Amino acid sequence: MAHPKQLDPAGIVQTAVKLLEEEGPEGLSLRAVAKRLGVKAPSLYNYFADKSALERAVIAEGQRLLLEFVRGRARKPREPGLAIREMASAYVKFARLRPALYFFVMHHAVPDADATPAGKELWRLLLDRVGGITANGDDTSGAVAVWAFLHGFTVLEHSGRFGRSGPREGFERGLRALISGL
Amino acid sequence: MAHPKQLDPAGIVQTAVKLLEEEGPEGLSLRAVAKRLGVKAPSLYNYFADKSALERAVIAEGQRLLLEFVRGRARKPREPGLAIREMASAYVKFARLRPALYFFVMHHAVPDADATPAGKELWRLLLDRVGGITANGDDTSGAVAVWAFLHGFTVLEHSGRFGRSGPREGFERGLRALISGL
DNA sequence: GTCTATACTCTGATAGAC
DNA sequence: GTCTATCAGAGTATAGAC
Repeated sequence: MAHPKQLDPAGIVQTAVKLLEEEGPEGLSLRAVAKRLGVKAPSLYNYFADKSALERAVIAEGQRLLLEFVRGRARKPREPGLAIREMASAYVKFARLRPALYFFVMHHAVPDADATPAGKELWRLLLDRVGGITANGDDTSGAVAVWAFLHGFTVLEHSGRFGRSGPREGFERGLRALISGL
Repeated sequence: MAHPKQLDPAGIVQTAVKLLEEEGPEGLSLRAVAKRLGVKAPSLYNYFADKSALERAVIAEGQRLLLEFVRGRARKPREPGLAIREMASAYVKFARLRPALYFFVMHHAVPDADATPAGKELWRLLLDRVGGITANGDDTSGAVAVWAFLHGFTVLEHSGRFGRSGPREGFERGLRALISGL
């Protein structure tokens, strides 16, 4: 056989994610992805219409992994304050473990970005945990406030603007304030 | 005279900022900046060692403009809750008016990014407003919490993830919770 | 379905004439 | 101090052979 290499969309996405995390968003080129797969760049066009299609798939995969991670760590205890705390901790922890992937997801978010199943589920999970403390099962504005804080904290922490203890203490205080004040 | 065009660093930075805001961060190339100035790209190397030097200057200018804007809008009323509200409103308003510049500043932040005079002043202003409500003049963690919320909200709002009223209401609720809970 | 080959455009950066 | 000319490389994407 002439060209025994067999590709598939899932494998390409997985390779793209790995490349993204090792080389950063600038390093995510079709040439580089193809090279890792032992293939030439044009071959990828058999599976993705263009680069942005591959990027969208990477974003969807990132959301899926984030959801999986948060779900696995944030069981739902009886105490609502504890439940939202666990969710929040899991969220920022994922961003600490896989910053490149996390920021790729958040930066490339387009209007439909959360229309993926994982994106919707994440939002549902957030609404549930916020609802636990505000007794409102569909508390959009409360969820926005908490999500804003979690993402903003993640950005500041990742920017290296502070020493070690600075930002983490801010996390505790901000989260406590939101829980008691919402 | 052969080449009467006279450049200067400040004018180059100003042109770079304008280009950034009109074409986005991808459009910020040395060639494009030079073209707007009616000059060829190599000439810029007489004023900036390389592209990243120009980028740093753009970031510093962005911080300066942000500080100027926030200072102009956030006088310091007697009531501490009002004072921090005005600061917060001015912050997110700037990001709404000049999103490309704001995000360029925040995304390219490196450890020394806030070592510019404007960056330090912004931090001082934030500490002051937070100190007004927590009676702690050097409340680092409180300032981190508020900044995280403001930036995170800005990102979510700019991402277009929500309808019109959704995120703004979240701003009110989150800010109120932080003010009362910190 | 993968390949080679190529077209095209863009980038940052440098050398040397004027 | 600005220019022309050029380098060396990146990128996405397409055509057509096998």
